[in-house]
Amino acid sequence: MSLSKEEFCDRVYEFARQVPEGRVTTYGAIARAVGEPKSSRRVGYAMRVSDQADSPIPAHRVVSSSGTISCKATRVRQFLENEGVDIVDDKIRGFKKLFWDEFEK
DNA sequence: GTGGTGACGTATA
DNA sequence: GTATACGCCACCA
Repeated sequence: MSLSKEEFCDRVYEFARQVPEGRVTTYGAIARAVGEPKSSRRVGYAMRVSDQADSPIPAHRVVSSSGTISCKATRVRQFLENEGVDIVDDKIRGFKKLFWDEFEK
């Protein structure tokens, strides 16, 4: 591994902040964006600790690769619906359309 | 030091 | 489309 925890979290947060309203991205996409496609789990950890970050992180716009929400305990669904994202059974409808990756920025 | 756990992903059937 | 298996890495008891 080449990135330290600090570097990793910093890049993850930076990427997450770039996600526009009404759009979503995946942990895997972020993991690849930071150069650690195998460390998708660390992305999830970074999102979990995003509450401690200095700047607010729209972690609710980050979901699993299939568009399913894992962290429903934090009212992520409510946030996404408020931004105009259709959620059905904790899954994003038209997720593929709303998907936002590093090449679309 | 070791093992279990988790805001995960990909591969396979 | 779902179910199962395996890998991956950081955190915590």
